[in-house]
Amino acid sequence: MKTIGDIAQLAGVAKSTVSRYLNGGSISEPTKKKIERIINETGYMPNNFAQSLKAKKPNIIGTIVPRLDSFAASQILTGIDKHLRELNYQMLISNTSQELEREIESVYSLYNQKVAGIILLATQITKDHLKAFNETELPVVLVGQQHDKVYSIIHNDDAAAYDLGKYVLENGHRKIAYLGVTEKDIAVGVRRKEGFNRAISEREDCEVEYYETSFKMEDAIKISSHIIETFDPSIIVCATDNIALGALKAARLKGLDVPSALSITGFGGYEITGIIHPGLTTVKFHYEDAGRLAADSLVTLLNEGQVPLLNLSEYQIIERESVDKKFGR
Amino acid sequence: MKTIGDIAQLAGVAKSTVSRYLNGGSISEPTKKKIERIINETGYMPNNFAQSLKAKKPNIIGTIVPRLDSFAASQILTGIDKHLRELNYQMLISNTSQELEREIESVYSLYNQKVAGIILLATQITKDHLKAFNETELPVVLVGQQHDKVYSIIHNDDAAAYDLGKYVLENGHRKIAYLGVTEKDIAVGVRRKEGFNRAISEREDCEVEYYETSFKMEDAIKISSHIIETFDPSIIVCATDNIALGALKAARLKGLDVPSALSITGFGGYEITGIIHPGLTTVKFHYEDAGRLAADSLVTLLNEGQVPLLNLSEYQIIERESVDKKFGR
DNA sequence: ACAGACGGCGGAACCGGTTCCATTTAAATC
DNA sequence: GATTTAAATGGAACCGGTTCCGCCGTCTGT
Repeated sequence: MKTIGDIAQLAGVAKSTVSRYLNGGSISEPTKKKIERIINETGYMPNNFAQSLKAKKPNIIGTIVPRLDSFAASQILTGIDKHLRELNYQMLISNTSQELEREIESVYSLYNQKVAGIILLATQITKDHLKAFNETELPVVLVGQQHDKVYSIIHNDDAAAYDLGKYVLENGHRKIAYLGVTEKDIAVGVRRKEGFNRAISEREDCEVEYYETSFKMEDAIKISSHIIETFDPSIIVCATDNIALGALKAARLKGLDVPSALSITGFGGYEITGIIHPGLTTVKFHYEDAGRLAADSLVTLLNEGQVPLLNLSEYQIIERESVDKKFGR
Repeated sequence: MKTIGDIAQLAGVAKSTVSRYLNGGSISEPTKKKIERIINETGYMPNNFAQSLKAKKPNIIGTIVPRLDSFAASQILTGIDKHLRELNYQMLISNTSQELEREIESVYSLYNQKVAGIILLATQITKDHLKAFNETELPVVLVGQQHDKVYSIIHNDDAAAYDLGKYVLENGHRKIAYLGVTEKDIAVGVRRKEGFNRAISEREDCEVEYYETSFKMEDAIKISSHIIETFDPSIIVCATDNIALGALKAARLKGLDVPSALSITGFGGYEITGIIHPGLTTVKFHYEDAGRLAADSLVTLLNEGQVPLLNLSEYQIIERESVDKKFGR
């Protein structure tokens, strides 16, 4: 591949002139034309490493993701990637397979790769995380979790869960099972539960039981079956769409019709929830936008711009068929 | 941040000596100790750009992927990433949003990032692809598509489709709609269709119609509705699980029971196909293994090992409820 | 007509490493 | 003790860009 020197030689100018052409300095029209022609002919591309060496401004952004095979993660990644590309950055993905220590490792390893900054699709933020951020002095943007010391983009879990809770109540449900996840996950495990609970607390006449499961569909199926057997609610409110899908399966295995015998709701807005039957009533988060926002925030940070510590990404309740309207009858 | 020169100065040696210490040349015990101490004290880390500028041994593997938000892609990526990590490589993902030119761009851009090699989750291979591979002289491994000049890992589409065809016939289906995709996609568009057709050709008494759609569920819904109205087959064989999901939806919209009124099969083995009702009979490809294999092949290639030009990844037919057993009755 | 200003350009230093080559130093051989 | 030989180290070139500096020529103002 050609270097800037080759181009300069072919154009009969100094390499500084070519560099100036590339970066927009003052150049006469004929020289500009000449260089332009040569560059087009040769398909020259500047060597990124040489550029970054002097400029000290790496253009790679590291993204740490707990898993690649999740709808939410891939949507967020897509958003990050698209926007980063527009801003002339590259995305380096590091997958941690949901192992927390690997997140820390990854921070250091990305630091080593000389990334300009890090976007972390976080699950929890520990002291070790903060230590890594401090030691590497890398700008960090969190997605999906909030921390008062780190820039964060979060889905508005609390408000969404509150709205969903209201919706459930409005439709006449009074015996409710909430199927959540570990409280270690602040956003999904705590915020959603709390938001939902806030809505419920505004009424006196309803009975709620809280359960906990993992993010896996299989586990959700088991626990849902158990809930149906022992508590027999009129609705199961699930903390994620995958869990809701599991609950749906459990209902079917038990021979319960959804929504007439049992209602179910999810969280996430995965495409599949609109395809299955019955369509799942869920909260749609704008994951791709969140990713976009994260990319934008990080780049702004890199250019010493101002960014709010916390950014909320939008949501909307998608009403489909999985919730029985007891008052509509 | 300290440079190698600073370290050299602090240790009272030349920077070449420090470089040698770092990369394992011959160094006396006392100097080694001295440098080691300084490096530990300062927490020195070599500048990756400067290294890659002159050097030779990048440890980043570029992966080009048409989209991140697909089950297959994320599984393959997971496989690649896991294995690469074991081999001490990093994965740099480049997303092309299904734009073909971007694949070419990405090859050059990855070359520019000085990746050691490229894994391409291919859709089609054009002359421009080959040109880019040649010009950059980067080792390339294809996943999902085959080419006689490039190392490839393919899912055994042909055999899988053949087996599935046999299965469909064995269950008594004789009026069959095959819902495929563009033939530009050799693996999914051509191989699957051909394999299926081979099975069908072994019988004289069946009626088959071939249709084409995109990879999107919405499109599949529309076309499936059309197929039902105009052709009214006993089964729709779909080239991907997403298409099958669309067909399922169409059947439901038309009020057709699956499988008694209409059978449906897919390709892929997405987890969701086992959760929905009725469970989708499909062909499960071992995507993660394929990714693993791709990573392994590329690294072997980098170390000048021998790798077969073509590797087949495994599959299995998953029998669920979406196919009516006409002979079982 | 001449001094000063300015646009366009080439030369060279520099970024932070690696590596080749020459030289010093120490160890080994006779 | 002198000579051979290998190990250890320093010096300098180099990778491919960017950027500072200064020279040259033309244009402008008086």
